[in-house]
Amino acid sequence: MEKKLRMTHQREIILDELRRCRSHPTADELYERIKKKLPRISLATVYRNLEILSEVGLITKLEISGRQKRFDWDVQDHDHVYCTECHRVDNIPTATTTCLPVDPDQQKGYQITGCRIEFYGLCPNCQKPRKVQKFKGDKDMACKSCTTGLSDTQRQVLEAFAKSEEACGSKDIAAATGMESKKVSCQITALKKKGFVSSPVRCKYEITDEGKSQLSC
Amino acid sequence: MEKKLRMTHQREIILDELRRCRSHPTADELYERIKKKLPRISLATVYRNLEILSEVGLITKLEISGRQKRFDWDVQDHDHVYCTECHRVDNIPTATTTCLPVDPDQQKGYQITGCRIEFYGLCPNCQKPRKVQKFKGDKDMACKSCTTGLSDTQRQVLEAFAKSEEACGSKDIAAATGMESKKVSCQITALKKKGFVSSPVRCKYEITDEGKSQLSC
DNA sequence: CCTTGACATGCGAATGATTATCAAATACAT
DNA sequence: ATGTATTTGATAATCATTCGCATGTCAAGG
Ligand SMILES: [Mn+2]
Ligand SMILES: [Mn+2]
Ligand SMILES: [Zn+2]
Ligand SMILES: [Zn+2]
Repeated sequence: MEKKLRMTHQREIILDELRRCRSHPTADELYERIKKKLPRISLATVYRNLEILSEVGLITKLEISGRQKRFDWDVQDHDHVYCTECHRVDNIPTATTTCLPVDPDQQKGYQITGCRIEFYGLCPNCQKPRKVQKFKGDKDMACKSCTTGLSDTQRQVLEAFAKSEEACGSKDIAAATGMESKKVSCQITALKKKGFVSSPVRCKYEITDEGKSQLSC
Repeated sequence: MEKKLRMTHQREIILDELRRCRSHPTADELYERIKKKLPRISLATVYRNLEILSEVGLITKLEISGRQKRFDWDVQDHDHVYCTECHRVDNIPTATTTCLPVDPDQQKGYQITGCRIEFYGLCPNCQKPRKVQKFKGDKDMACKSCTTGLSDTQRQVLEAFAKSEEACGSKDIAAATGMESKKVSCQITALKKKGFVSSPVRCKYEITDEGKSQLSC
C-alpha cells in the first residue's frame, strides 16, 4: 500500500540542483536557486519534495541543533561541523567509526536506533578579526564600551540622534538609518553606557553634549 | 560593566521548578507547571529567564535536533537520548569521554569549540506494541486506513466531534480532549480519509453520518 | 520618605520556519 | 486516449520563540 512516486519536472530539478551543490543548503536557499530554472515553483513544493526525497533515501535531511534544516545530496553516513557565527555547515571526517561512543544497544531501557554527532566552532572565515559580527547581546557590547572609540554602527546611530530635534525612540532611529530596530536598541544601550545619549523620558533618547563632541572627532 | 541579575520571585520559581524536575522540560511545559504557582506569569518571562539562567550557567539549554528546546537543571556535561516517537529526552551515560571521536582541533579549517552527541531511538514506553502512536505522515495513515477499526486516539477525537454542535477546528478538539493539537490534526486527516469527518469550511471539520455510525459499534 | 534608574515583567504583536489546505494541473497505468 | 491518484501553486495556518513597549519593582541616595 506504499504510494508510488511520480518523477515530476520540479522533483527532478530539485534533486538535480541539490546534487550540484557542494554545500548543505537550506530549503530556502535551494528555492532561490531553483526559481531561476522554474520561476513558478512554490516554496511548499521544495519543502515537500525535500521531505519526500529524504524519506525514500535519495538525499539526507540534516537536523542541526535548533536551527533551519539543511539538505545533503550525500546519503553516506558522515558527520558535520557548523559555524556558530555564520551557520555554515561542512562535512567533517571523524577519526574512525569504531571509536563512536555507542554503548550497548539497551541503555536506560531505550532501544537506540542511531546517534548524531555535531561539531561546532568557527569556520575559517569567522576566525578572522571580527568584521560583520553577529550580535552576541550585552557581553559583546560591554567589550566594545571598553574601547574609547565608536564603532561604525554606533556612529551612525549617534548621527541620527544628532539630526533629531527632539528625543526619539529606537524605532525612529531604525527608520532614519534603515537599520534593524533590534540592532539599534542594542546600540542605544551601548551609547547610553558611554554617556553619549541619555533618556529624558522612558524609551526616548537624545544625544548628550558628550555625544556631540564625540561626533566631531 | 556586566549587568547584574536580580533574583526576582518569578526567576526563583522558574529555577526551582526546573530543579525539581527529573525530566528535561520544554519552556512551555515548565510554563504550565509554573502557572499553578504564579498564575499571572507570562510565557515570555519563562523564555527570557531560561535563556538568562542558561547564559550565566545555572542551567543548561538543550538544543535537540530540530525541535523544541529543552532545559536541564544539571549543568554537568552529559549526553542525551531522545525518543523519536514521543520526544521524551533522557540522560545517557556514554562509555568514556576518552572515546570521543574528537579529531585534532583544526579540521577543515574550523576552530572547533565543542561537540554534541545525541542518541535517539525508542523509549521503553514506545517500544511496546503501538498504542498512542505519533504521526509518521501519510505512510502510517495509509496503513491505518487499511485496518477496519479506529485507534483509541481516533475514537477519542471522533467522540469529541460528535459532542460538538458545530464544525470546529483541531485546536478546539485539542482543548476538549487535552491532546496536543498537532496530534489532533493528524488524526483528523486520518479520519477524513476514512470519511468519518468532513470539512464544510477550510480548517473546520464535523462528524459525518458514517463517523456517527462508526462510533456506535 | 521620596526620587531615580536599572532591571524585570506582562501583554500582545511580530517573526521565521515549516506544514496544511484545496482547487486545479499532471503523470502514468491501463 | 482516459481515469484517477498524485502533485502542484498559492495561501493560510501553525508553532516555537522573540520583540516592543508600557508598567512594575527595588536598591541606593538624597
Ligand atoms: Mn554532508
Ligand atoms: Mn540531562
Ligand atoms: Zn562562519
Ligand atoms: Zn517514547
